[in-house]
Amino acid sequence: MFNKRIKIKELLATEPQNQQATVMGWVRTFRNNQFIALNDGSTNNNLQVVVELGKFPEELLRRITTSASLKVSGTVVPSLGKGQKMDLKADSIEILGDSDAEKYPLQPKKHSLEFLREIAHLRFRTNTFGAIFRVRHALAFAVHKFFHEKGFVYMHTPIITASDAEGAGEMFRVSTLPFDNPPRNEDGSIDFKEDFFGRPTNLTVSGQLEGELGATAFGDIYTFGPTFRAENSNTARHLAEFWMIEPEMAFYDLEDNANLAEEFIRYIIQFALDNNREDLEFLDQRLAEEEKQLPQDKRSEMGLIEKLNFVLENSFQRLTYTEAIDILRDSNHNKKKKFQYPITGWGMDLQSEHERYLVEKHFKKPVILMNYPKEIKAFYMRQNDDGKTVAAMDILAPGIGEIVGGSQREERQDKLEQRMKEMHIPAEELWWYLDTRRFGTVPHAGFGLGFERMVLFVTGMNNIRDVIAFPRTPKSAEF
RNA sequence: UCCUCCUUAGCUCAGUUGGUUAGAGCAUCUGACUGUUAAUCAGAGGGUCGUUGGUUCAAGUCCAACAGGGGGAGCCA
Repeated sequence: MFNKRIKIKELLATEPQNQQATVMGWVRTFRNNQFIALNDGSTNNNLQVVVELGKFPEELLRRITTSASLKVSGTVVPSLGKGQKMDLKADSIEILGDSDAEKYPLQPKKHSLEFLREIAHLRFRTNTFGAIFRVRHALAFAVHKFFHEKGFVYMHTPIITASDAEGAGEMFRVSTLPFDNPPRNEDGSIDFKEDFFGRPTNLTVSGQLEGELGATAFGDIYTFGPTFRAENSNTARHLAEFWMIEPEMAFYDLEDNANLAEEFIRYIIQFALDNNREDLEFLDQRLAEEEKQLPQDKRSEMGLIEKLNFVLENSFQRLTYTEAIDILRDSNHNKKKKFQYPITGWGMDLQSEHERYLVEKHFKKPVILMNYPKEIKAFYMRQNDDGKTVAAMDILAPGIGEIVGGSQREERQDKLEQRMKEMHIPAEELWWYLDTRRFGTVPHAGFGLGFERMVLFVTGMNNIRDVIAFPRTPKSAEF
């Protein structure tokens, strides 16, 4: 029977009054042969277990090493020391699992994030990663809570897809054919009719197209699942496997879409602030410490919690692509030729330095950019009446860049098919997608939010590999 | 994929214009202490200097290739 234990977070919230308690957890440090800092992952705050002199055999005490797992029963008393309000005076200590101190890589000191990435299987036992992953959980839970409360249907779109027509980047092939000697057609090409699904299949790059099928039946749906991109991207904000949230709403236009995205982002930030205050305060301090080492001009203007509150209290800046180009073109930054990629004019794709300028220098808050030139956006986005732009929407966050990409979808069958033809998207393969436009088509819209980018923003971390448990990146899938 | 920087003890790092037995703090081990807070004090062990090749009387130090990692860019969420 293990379930009689009390979680340390719960115990620390009580008043010490000589009550009995049983806790289980992992040793963070053992000081003075007398004080065990015990952590069970429920909070970053450790419980101080006091071992009275002479009460336990020497052989037992020697086994209380960093990260050994213990079951401790005893009396909860007010602490005589200054760092904590209560102690657990141990009556019994059971070693559940030993930990060889000479081999255990974590020490009670500051480790670099790069080193911890190499021991990703153990890094959850640090304060930083404890806080990050409890916040990540809170955000994931809040995603479901938000959509559930609005009457959205959580839809599980497929992980394996046959379509390679989505145009969202390189895909991972899914196959059971032998690599060394695949069956071949007479012309030498690989015969996928022999493959498991009888056709080429890939890991999904987006659940959007299937999501639209759900939206045109349930009204409002969302997906929240793993997404895969086989791009050779080596940056602090790209993963080969990441989690994406994709709501899709019937009877929504672009403005409704932007309103929902903004409300959604605020809601999940508020949820984390309400439910994970301690972890966010820890991350806030961590960030402040880290930034002390940076030169003045590289530091963020606000602390982490201050930044989150700012986002809650201030509406996102909305502007069109055309207005953004005008601002960038007229900026002193551009006139002094400080952009690496100069502003060549309307129609150009915005580089990340341009997005950062708008968000971090010009507006100093999240920005929603709308109505991009159709040439630089996907085939399914709704064409505006000007004949030049589509009803696209990107949300750019300070320090992160693009966190949301969405659009109103082209619901008019003729316009959609014409655009597919222009962009060489094979209509035959997407017959099922086009059926939504044939049978009771409706105006609809949706967006994709990169979950890890959201976690980056809320935790104040810099590298996306530190906010997912086991990051998959080019040349890296160790754990 | 491109640009750039880095790789010395378990971790973080120092190592002079190339020159004798490569150092520190923390961690680990041994002992002391016993109301500690990254405990403290004393002592000890721990290194094929990322790999391979080259230059040189002599390479941790210079050169080249490769591998791994960081930062930036592209692609995007």
